[in-house]
This record gives sequence, C-alpha cells and structure tokens, in this order.
Amino acid sequence: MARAGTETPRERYRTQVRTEIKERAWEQIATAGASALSLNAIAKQMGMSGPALYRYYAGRDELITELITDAYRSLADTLHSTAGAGEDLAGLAQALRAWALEDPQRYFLIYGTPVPGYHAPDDTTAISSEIMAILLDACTALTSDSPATPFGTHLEDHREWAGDHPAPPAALHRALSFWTRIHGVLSLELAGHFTGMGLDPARLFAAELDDLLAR
Amino acid sequence: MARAGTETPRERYRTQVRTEIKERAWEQIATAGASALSLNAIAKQMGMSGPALYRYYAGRDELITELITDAYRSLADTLHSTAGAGEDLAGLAQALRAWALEDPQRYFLIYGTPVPGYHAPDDTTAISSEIMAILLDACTALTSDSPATPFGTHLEDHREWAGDHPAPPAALHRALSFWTRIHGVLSLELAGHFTGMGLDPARLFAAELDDLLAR
DNA sequence: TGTACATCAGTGAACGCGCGTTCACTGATGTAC
DNA sequence: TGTACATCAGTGAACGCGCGTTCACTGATGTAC
Repeated sequence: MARAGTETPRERYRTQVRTEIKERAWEQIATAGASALSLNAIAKQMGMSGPALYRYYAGRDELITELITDAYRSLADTLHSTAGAGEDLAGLAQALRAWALEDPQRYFLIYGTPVPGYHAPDDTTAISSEIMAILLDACTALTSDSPATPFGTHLEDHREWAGDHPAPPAALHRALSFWTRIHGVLSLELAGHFTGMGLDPARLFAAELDDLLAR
Repeated sequence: MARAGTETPRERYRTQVRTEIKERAWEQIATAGASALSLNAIAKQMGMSGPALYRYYAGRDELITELITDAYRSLADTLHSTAGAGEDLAGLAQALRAWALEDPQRYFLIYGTPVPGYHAPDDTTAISSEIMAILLDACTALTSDSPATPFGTHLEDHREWAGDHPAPPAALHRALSFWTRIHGVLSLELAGHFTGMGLDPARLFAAELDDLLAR
C-alpha cells in the first residue's frame, strides 16, 4: 500500500492520462469550440477506443465540469501570483488580458455565451469570490481615501458579493467597473470584433484601463 | 403573372412559412442555445417532415446565416428608430439593453462566443457600420466641442472603422468606449454573472452609463 | 523467488439516437387555352 | 367553364455519420503468501 502523500505507479499513470485527456479537450475546444467537444474524438486522437475514457471520466458532463473549474482555477492563480508579485490594478488587467489571449476559448468557457439551462459547477463560485477578493484588494490599495461615488454609496448596502472584504465604497465601485469594462474590451477583441477596423486592440484596452484608473 | 410589387398567394405562403421556420428557430435558440439548432427539430415542431424545410432553406447554414443577419438588422432598426425619436446616447444605451434583454441569445448570436473558423455573413459588416454611424452621430451631438483625449487623438489616424463620419476625436473615443463598456456590463448581466451577487444590474448599467456620459 | 490471485486499463461489439441531406414520388394548386 | 398541363409543397424511405454510453471480455500490472 502506498504511503500517504506518495503516488503508486498506477496512480501516477492515471493522473497522467487524465491530464492528457484534458489537454486534448482544450485543443478541441480551441479548434472548434466547446459545443463540439467529443469524447470519441478525444479517444481517437489519443489512439484509444472511445469507451476507454470512461475509466477516467464518468462522462462528457464530468469532463466539461472539470475543464470549467480548471479554467477558473487557472485564472485565479494567474491573478494571485500577479498580485503577489506586487503588481497593482493595471498589472492585474494586463495579466488578465495576457491570460485570455493565450487561449480565447478558455476565457469564453467562463465568460462567454451561456448555454440556457446549464449551471456552472458549484466550486466555481468559491473561485469567483477569490478573484473578486483580489480585485477588491487592488482597488482598495488604489482608492482607500477616494471620495465615494453615488453608486459606490449605494453599493455599501448591496455588497453581498464582496463578502466581508473591508473595501471602501469607491473601491467597491471600481472593482465592478474594472470587471465589466475589462470584460467588455477584452471579449470583443477575443471575438474578433475589432479585426478590420484598423485600430490596435492593445491601445484601446490601455485607454480603457487608463480611464478606469483615473476616475 | 403577378404584377411587380404584388405577391401571389404562393409567394405569400412561402414567405409565411419561411417566417415561421425562423420563429421556431429563435425559440429553439432561446431554449437550448444556437449550437443546438436543428432543422429536423424545427420541422417536427411545425408538424412537417424534415426534408420539407429544404423547399425554404438550402440547409442549416443558410438558415443560421439569415438568423444572424436578421439579428443585426433588428438591432440596427431599434437603434435607428430610437435615434429618430430624438433620443441621445443615454437613450440609445437603454434601448440597446432593452433589446438585448428581450432575447439574450439573439444578442449572443451577434456578440457572444465565436465559433472558431466561422465567419459572419458579409452583409453584417454593412449593418455594423450603420450601427457605428448611429453611435457616432449621438457622440458627436454630445461632444462636438469636447477636448480630444490622447487616445482620441491617436484615433484620428486610425479611423477606418468610422468611415467618412465627421466625428471629432472625442466622439470617436467615446463611441468606442460606449460600445465596449455597454457590452461589458450587458453581456455579464445576460450571462447571469450578477445573479446571486445581491446587486441590481439595472443600477450598475446606469452607473456605467453615467460615468461614460460624464467623461 | 515463484506462484495464485485480484485489480484495473483498454478493446470491440452493440444499442439507440438524432443529425443533415438526397431522392423518387404523391397530390394539391395554379396557369394556359 | 372545362380540360390539359406545369409548378411546386410536402412525404417517406434511405444513406452515412458521429455521438454518448453499456457490457462482456482480454491481457497486463500489481499484491499476498
């Protein structure tokens, strides 16, 4: 029997195959979108038969669920380490953009078109709060003594989403604006809506960011 | 033979059936998302056999193409009539939001997650320009003598997307910000990312809009 | 070190399903004389 | 007004496809004595 904390060869192999399955899944998603993801196609690509994958995932749904959670986790980790490196709100924005450009479909798996009736896995709400906390930290550092905006004041009575984070009204407001505005530019860029318009998405992103920081 | 401008009963019937097909298609999209759209399912819902639809559309792709174009058209018409009624930029924003809430999946068909490799139908670019022109009009009316922002100045040399619209730099900048910011709040709201956060999406939307107008 | 057994990865066949699409055909509607 | 013909909507059968998933099985790997 394996000692706690040690992996048997079989366990190692298992996690390795599970990882490869997910890698192929991400490739497929990048190539044809999440709705085209197929267990059989992944198996074929790995040189295995379709049913073999059922040793590793209970089914398609379980795989997708884990991909979504992984995407959230990856984003949170990225922001965490960016913040940990001493970066401010602007640094977080650039890190977020870089993360999204790395794999647009991964971004869309979190923030893209929802499938009606589908609910995101439960553990994602915890990771969402984690991400929000990072933003609130950065906004608080930037804004601790800024005057409250009218909407910021309103938010003081509607701050369930902020948990027990001690962010002042101006920071609450800015964190939400950060989220919605960055998502706005970024998702349009990722979806290709700026191509052929003759403008540089990076500069538009930077302009939106500046405006947000200067508010 | 029918006189020009008059429809024969057969023609009338044809356009009527085509319309019903699209109505059912929209219902399906609203219910299960665009990727689940199926010709056979539409036919069944209309009490017809699957192949019957091929009298009206060359195939699934042609139907989707027309739905996308219709969505763009509908949005442009909405904004056009809003502007025509004398509404300013704020009015356009509210009209856009109302239009999106009316059928979120229709919004996402335009601005949602792109399917890799898929290209939007050609006629949509013309409608996009039309929409952009409406925004530029409203921004120019609001900003004709505002000082140019640094990014606005940069845009003077990168304004292919604005065609020959005589908008000043500040208006160019504001039109882009309008687009990206409104899309940001709105798409997160439509995707349900604010549910359970304890805040009112309408107020967040209004706050973003105010901030944009006050810039 | 060798043997007996248990565990588990992977296979191939099969099921049922729904999809898009084609084709030859029926029957109703409209047109021409 | 009636008859002959053309147009066209819709059907049912069929094709090939890929999907998710179940199941009984083989063969390799690991474990216990």
